[in-house]
Amino acid sequence: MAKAEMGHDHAHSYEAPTKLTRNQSMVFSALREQEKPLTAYAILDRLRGDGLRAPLQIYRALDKLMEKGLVHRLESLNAFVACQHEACSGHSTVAFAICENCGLVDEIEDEAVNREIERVSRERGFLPTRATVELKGLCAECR
Amino acid sequence: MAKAEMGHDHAHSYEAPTKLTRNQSMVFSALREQEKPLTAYAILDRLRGDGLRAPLQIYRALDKLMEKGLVHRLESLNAFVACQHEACSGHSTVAFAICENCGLVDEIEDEAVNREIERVSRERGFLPTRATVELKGLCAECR
DNA sequence: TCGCATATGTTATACTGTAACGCAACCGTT
DNA sequence: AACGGTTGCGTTACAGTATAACATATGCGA
Ligand SMILES: [Zn+2]
Ligand SMILES: [Zn+2]
Ligand SMILES: [Zn+2]
Ligand SMILES: [Zn+2]
Repeated sequence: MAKAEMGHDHAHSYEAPTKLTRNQSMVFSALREQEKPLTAYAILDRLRGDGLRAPLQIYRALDKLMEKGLVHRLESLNAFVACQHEACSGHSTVAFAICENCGLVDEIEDEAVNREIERVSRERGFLPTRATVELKGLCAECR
Repeated sequence: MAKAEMGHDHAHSYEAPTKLTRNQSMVFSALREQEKPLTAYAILDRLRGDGLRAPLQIYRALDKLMEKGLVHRLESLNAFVACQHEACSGHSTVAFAICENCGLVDEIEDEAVNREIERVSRERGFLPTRATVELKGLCAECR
């Protein structure tokens, strides 16, 4: 039962982040119901009952959701999480604190971290387009 | 050949970076001959002529080399690079600036970046054990 | 020497991600 | 309504990354 916005036919105010397609909604819902990250195949397993059968259906939905800033990929886990902000299309960079005990992920946007990354890049003549910052350790609950 | 080095220190001085085994030496050499990162399978291809046949031989060597701080894994590329410092067993955290045009990787140790990562973790009650920081963009040559 | 830990070699398999194809739904134009 | 472009969908097959399990070998210390 995909819960993500069923109806909504009528024209809306702004650039309503373009409605999600059926597959995209299902994948997004699967990720939001879970606070922990899921691999593409884990998502697939949860959605087999809803008609999704092939990995590509998941990966295509994830690609679009990432474009829209609704989902992030955790490179160090080969997994995906729903964005914890409103939707980070804009965000310069976010960091993820990943608990190795309980799997909880905290999405962090921090100005000073981003500033230092910019500075160190500039000092080396490097022109960054995106950054991956992932911290492993113990969350406040588990430490 | 490839006996890796000789030398028996009767007196266990410190933990002299423990000699590399034959496979570890070959994998490490393959990585050092290349300034760009290599995937495990790319390393394997280069070492087939030297008797290595199976992925596991590569992965096992890489695991040990990473333990010793001689090699780093780039999570965002599923690839590996030789450490550009003396050997970062100790390093708190290093960042990698990865050129998307030429593939060059610059290994960066920066005190301020590390300090801000520590701070933001502390502020959230997160106890970090290791960090992955990978920047994608254009190197000084390619920009 | 025995015994243990570590390293190796090999096969098979699991996990992660794409290429390529054809069809369907959508949308703005005519 | 018919056209034509774009995007999404479904499927098969495959490529790329990583590990499990098991057997053998090798080094080193008690
Ligand atoms: Zn976000
Ligand atoms: Zn936790
Ligand atoms: Zn290093
Ligand atoms: Zn470059």
